[in-house]
Amino acid sequence: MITMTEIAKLAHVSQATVSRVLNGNESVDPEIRERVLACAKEHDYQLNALAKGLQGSRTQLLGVLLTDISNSFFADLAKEIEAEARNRGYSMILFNSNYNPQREEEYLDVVRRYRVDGVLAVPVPQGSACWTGSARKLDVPAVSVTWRIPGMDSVYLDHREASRQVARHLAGRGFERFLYIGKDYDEKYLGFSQELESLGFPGRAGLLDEDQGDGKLKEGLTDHFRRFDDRVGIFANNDIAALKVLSILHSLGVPVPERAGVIGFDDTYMGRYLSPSLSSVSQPIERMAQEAVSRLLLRIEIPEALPVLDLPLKGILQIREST
Amino acid sequence: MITMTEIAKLAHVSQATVSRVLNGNESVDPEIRERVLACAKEHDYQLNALAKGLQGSRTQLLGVLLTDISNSFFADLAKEIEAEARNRGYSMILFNSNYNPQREEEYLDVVRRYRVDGVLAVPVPQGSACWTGSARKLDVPAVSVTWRIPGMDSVYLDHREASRQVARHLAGRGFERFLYIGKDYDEKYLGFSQELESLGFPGRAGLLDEDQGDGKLKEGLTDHFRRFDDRVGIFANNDIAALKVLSILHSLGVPVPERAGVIGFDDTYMGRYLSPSLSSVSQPIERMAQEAVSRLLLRIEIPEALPVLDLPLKGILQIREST
DNA sequence: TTGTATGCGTTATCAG
DNA sequence: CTGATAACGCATACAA
Repeated sequence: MITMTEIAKLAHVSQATVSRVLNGNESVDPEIRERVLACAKEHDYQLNALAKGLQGSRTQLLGVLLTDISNSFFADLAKEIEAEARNRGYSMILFNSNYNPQREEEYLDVVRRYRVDGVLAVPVPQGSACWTGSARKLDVPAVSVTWRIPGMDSVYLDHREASRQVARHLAGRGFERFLYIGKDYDEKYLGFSQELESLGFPGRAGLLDEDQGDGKLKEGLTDHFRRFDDRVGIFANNDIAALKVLSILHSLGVPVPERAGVIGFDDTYMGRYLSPSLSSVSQPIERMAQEAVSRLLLRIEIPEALPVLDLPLKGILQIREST
Repeated sequence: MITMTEIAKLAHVSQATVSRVLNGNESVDPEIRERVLACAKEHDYQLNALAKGLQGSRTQLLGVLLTDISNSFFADLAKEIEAEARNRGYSMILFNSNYNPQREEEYLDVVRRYRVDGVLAVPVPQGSACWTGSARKLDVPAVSVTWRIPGMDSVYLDHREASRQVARHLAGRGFERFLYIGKDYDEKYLGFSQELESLGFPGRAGLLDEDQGDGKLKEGLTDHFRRFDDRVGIFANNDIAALKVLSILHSLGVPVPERAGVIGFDDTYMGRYLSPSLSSVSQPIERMAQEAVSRLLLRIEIPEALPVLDLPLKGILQIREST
């Protein structure tokens, strides 16, 4: 690939002048400018971003760490982040931690090796301590997306509040017993069960883990229906889990939403095409991406010590046939 | 971030020695090695990949261009590519062309600016000519994934053959009229209709475009059922389209698979949880990613002129309830 | 307005 | 075994 120095030779000027032309510096003789520009175009000159980055300026690179890009929600998020970054003149190096804290740490090192200007991360839940204030300094600004990390700029969905809404919605639909599909340490479970308490359903929020294999899930649900007769409102951790639940209910012959209501999380595109269509909590993905990128670029451009950003966004209940 | 030169000062050795130690060069006094290593660890030294790349060696960076990362299939592909690249010591800069040929070209420039060692691309169908042999030289090795590009290393699914299988399957299930949901220039449509011809169903393969909005699709299907009484086998371009079709059939009260059979493409995870569960053609995503990355790294490491790789992979029919 | 010289952090070549 | 020294491609301060 051709370099400035080579162009300089071809155009019979100094490399510094080529640099000036290519950077739009006004103070260059128009004739020389033309000559340089023509030569650059002819040889399809492309700036060497490594050299530019090395020399001290920005690399225009953002490190993006995700937990699972094969999850529709994160895929959408990645898409929006990419779009926003591109609009602002940045490219992204993408990493997929696969919920593995060790990899998350590794990637953090890799990202620093490439001297990215900033990091956008979806941290592994209960993962490495590398994000929290006490841990190792990161050298570059970082923003947490999707989850709130105390002491770190965070743009996330207010899971607790959203889950409260879900609880109210289900109660309003006349469900009297409840099931949460997911982890007990999830904010969603907390909000959900707390709100149910205050709605007068103490101890009515059951818990079923999701990632123990589909068999376990089916077992748990079957067991539930053997033991209880009331209409049950099922709140799934995410749409994938909700889909699995729907599938199991179907095979069990449980009518939805008559006997059991199902509501998911993330409002994946498929939800509206299911039968029954799936109620879900939609996250403002685009906004989340934009806010996160904006914040990160602000940190990059203004290295002054800004107060930590804590930006909870509101989820929106999409009510459909399944509840 | 600390540099070799700084470590050198702290350890009272030359920068060259630090480089040797950090690169595992044997010929260094053990005592000095320890001193340097200790210092590096203490200050959490991270190699400056820009400097290393500039200096002439590899950047260990792969440019990955996708058309739509929010599509489950491509998201999975990205995941596998990332995993494979990581195993081989590479990181990836990811770009999402959004099926926009212009962006595709832009990104190609960006990728070159970062001096990536190679490019993995899912080209925009009927997109820019930048990939074909005649067009601009790319400076770096590139391989096409998912689609076959003549004259370029390609690892892809044999869409035509897979679609032939679909045709045979549907015919075998007793469907007598057929519908393809997608574009007429797609290899899938060609294989599908050709095979139907040779199976004795000339002119029985209808065509419905998918991305004209859901309304259009419903209209088309409704129209079909008004005009024909035979059992129809519907082959959708991808699982998303198939899901939409299922949803429409449901709303139309058309029983599946009794009156209409539906088969998708990509075998997305959701297919098995739908009711009825969705038949689909599964692509060997992991293998595709591995083969593509392997080939790319081969080109990178062995710059000799190898013959162009043309590697069609076979799709596997996953038969489920919808057919 | 233009050119020269310097440094960014590495690796690599050459002496010692 | 170790230390200078020269690239790599660019931006920039300084000179002319």
